[in-house]
Amino acid sequence: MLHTYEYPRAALTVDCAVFGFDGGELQVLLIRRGLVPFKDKWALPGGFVRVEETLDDAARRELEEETGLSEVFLEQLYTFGSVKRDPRERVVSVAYFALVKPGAVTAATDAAEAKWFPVSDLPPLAFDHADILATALTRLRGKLTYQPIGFELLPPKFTLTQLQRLYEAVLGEPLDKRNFRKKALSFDLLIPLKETHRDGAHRPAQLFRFDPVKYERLKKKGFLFEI
Amino acid sequence: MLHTYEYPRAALTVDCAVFGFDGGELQVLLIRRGLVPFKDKWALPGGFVRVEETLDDAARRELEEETGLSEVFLEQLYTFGSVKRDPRERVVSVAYFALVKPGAVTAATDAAEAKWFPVSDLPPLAFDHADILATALTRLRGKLTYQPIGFELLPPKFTLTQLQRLYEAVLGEPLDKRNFRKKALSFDLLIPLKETHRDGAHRPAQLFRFDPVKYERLKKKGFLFEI
DNA sequence: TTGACATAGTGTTCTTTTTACACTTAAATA
DNA sequence: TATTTAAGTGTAAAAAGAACACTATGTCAA
Repeated sequence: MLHTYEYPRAALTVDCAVFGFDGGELQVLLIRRGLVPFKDKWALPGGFVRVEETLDDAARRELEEETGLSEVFLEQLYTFGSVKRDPRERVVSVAYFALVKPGAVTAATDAAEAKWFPVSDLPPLAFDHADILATALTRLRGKLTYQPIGFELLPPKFTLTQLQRLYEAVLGEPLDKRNFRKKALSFDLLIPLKETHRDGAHRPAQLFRFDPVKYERLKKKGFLFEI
Repeated sequence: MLHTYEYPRAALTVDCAVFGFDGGELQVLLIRRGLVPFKDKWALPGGFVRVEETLDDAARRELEEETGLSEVFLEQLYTFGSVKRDPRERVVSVAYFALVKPGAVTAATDAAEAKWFPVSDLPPLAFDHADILATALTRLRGKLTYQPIGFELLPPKFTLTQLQRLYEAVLGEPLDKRNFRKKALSFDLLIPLKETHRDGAHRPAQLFRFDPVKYERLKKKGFLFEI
């Protein structure tokens, strides 16, 4: 069935910059395109917005269809509307940025043509997806210092060292251990568990989870994590 | 001429939340709609994105067409994509937020059906424009504390008291005069002029302009104006 | 001309936050 | 049981932020 309008219309898509953390480096989830244009090139997961779904719904749907991911932290990033960003026709893309926990990482990697890449070693990307990714990275770095979203990238139970490694990976600079721990605990957001994390020939680390109630409160009102 | 597509497409619009400052309260520029739906209701200036123009271009064009404003600070805000936000059909709107200097304010008010309203006393708005405006206000408050965009709302020459009034109006709280001035000057961004501003039966105030070079540098790297 | 008025302009002290920095603890393993 | 490795902990100095009150300089009216 065809659809007709008085004026030409842009096609509308969503694209998701999906970040994960493997304990060492920050990773981005890409899919290999099966169709032209940019066939066999790597791209951000995404696709066309249906006329009866919201933008957020479209982003979640495409993410699930293409990578198997669901229940992720998802937030609108920016809308990209250069006239020639798609060689076929005018396509405006609403970009999202997503954070996923390590559990989801391996599950998603099983999906057909989805693969994690470290942010420091990305392949050439289709369309203007390199721009989108750069915007997403900047946003992630900014957000990390004023909202406690870091936990979205960690497993439910984590050690302070893991949290610190994450901050170091995202911000790209080493942080002082004592100052980091002092600050992280000062938000009264981390609940120590009765468990420890054994990992190698050394003293085991205290495990923490974060307090979801205070987390929601802080996420709204903002905080300042500057170290 | 008609345009036909295989799948139904949303219409794409831009809407601009335009802020101004009259020395007292923060103002928003609205236009009265001449057409259904929401005929005679107040709305944000905006309109359809043409298929051969970027989103930024569309926002600037609509702003000029509907309010006479040009050369304003304009930045993409958020894209609103609820399915029923327009009663006629699916319309996705890329919202912008704009800051205009007082000079432009009076000029624009002359335009047919555009009018400034104080943010504390807004009329009912068409579509989801109240949501858009709320988002824009939150963004403006946030941005003001980490980017020196306040100057976009002031005339080229201004006094420190005017700057302080602006911050107080946007942030909604009184600020300490001495601390404010200390901080404002500490960024090394304000250049004192050889002129003063005479205004009533009291000591005239030193006029400043801001240093556009340092301004650009700070705008990119961010600063922290917390008082 | 002079005194009253109104806003401009200015410094210091105290408190809080941030930074820099090194040793002890606890488990694993050889 | 000695060695290895990362976990965990406190303090002092520096910087930033917050609180606070008086003097300066113009206008205007008596």
